[in-house]
Amino acid sequence: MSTAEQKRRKNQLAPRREPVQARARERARQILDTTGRLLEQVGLNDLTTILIAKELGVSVGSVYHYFPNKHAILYAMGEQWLASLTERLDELAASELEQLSLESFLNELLDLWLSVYQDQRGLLPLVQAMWGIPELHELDERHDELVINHLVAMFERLGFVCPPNEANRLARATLETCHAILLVIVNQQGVRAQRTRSDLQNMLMVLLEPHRNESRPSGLDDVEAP
Amino acid sequence: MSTAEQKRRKNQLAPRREPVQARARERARQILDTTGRLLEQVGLNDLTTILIAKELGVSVGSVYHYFPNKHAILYAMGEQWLASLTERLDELAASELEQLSLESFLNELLDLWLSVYQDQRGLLPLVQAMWGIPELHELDERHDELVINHLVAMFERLGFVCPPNEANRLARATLETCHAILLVIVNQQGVRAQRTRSDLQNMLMVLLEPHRNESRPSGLDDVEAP
DNA sequence: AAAAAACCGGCGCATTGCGCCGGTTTTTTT
DNA sequence: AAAAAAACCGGCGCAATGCGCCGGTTTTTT
Repeated sequence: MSTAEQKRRKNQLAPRREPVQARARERARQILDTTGRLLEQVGLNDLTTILIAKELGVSVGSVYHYFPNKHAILYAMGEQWLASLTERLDELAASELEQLSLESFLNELLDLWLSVYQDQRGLLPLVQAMWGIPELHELDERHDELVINHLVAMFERLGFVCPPNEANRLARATLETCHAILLVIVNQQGVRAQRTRSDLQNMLMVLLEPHRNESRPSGLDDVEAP
Repeated sequence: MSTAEQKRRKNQLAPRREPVQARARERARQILDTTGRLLEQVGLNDLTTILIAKELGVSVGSVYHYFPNKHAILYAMGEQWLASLTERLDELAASELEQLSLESFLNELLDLWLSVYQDQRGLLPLVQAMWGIPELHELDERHDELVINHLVAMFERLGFVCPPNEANRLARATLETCHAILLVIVNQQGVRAQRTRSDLQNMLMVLLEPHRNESRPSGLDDVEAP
């Protein structure tokens, strides 16, 4: 039966084949580039494989050589974005966090985070895709988990005194706040952007400060599991 | 030509006809109720008109008596949600804000805001729809504008000293932070939810406090238009 | 030069839920 | 109570739509 086979193909997200030649590797990269550009221009809804091929100046067939379907392209974009975020977070984790004040830690964190948001073309539609397309949900969850785990680990190294679930809660709040406000900043310019960035940093200070070292927060108890 | 006619129908968002009989008005309400419930259960992607009809125990035809298409149903839901938010904000605006401390103002604001978020079934998929479905974008924009205008007006009455564009920037930051964190809170329970709510309030305090009365913020100048 | 990889683009086709329609039942009107 | 208006019913036609396969050609590698 062809139907089952098609379903399998459709739900397949892994690249069709690993490109071995240099030109091919380049093509795969170009496809992602073009997709990013198009996402910015036309948005998620009007993005089609034909459009990608036309824009890149190759045939549809070529595109399908590398990706089994459209979602796989978006998935790859998402993974790339996750990878760059991981890389930057690891960089930060490699530095001597223990020496840092909370303020300068947040400064570094926001710098790297913002740069990842700014460098990613078509970020907004991509986020939208990770929300809206079932096949990509997993990416969204991995993203959250990734960030939260990194944050929790860093919190500890910064001398936070709080039980695991509470740290987790803080990390989630940090994540969501940053995510929302960074998306705002990316669409602002000049002074406006700078002030919002500074506001974000202040808000995070207030969120996290009470959990550092001696200054005990009102409640010591841990919180329920998520 | 039937195609053009169909296109027209498809882009039509207004209810097909205003229900006059009591039973009919009830049906329209039921359809929205059911849609909300289904949004919660199956999400946006698997929501179909057939499913709505089946769940409600009426025929598809009946559904189409009231709404020209599926988007119109979601649009109506969105409007309902906007209406309840407007109502609550107007209530708050009717009270004597000038007397309130920033802290108690934020308390009231968050209370009402949270309750609107909690009462709306299937809020998350609805938000997703307002992002993802072009026909509903307008709703999203109206929502943002509505909240921002209310906030700016309230900021002024609370004695904020800042130029209009700056107030607008603050309102946007407030909106996005609340939106993100309220969505988190709605999915939390017990202590966890309470603490996050309190964190949100603290963050907003820090965001807004510097702009009140004498305590002048670092920069007085207005910021660029949005 | 032969083999392997990459490229090409037309087009068949499955899918899918939309929403129209003709007829029936219920409610309102007179 | 009868006629008119409104609401309800559910089968099914169908249009749109973009996916992605295929057979053959060109380029790169060995």
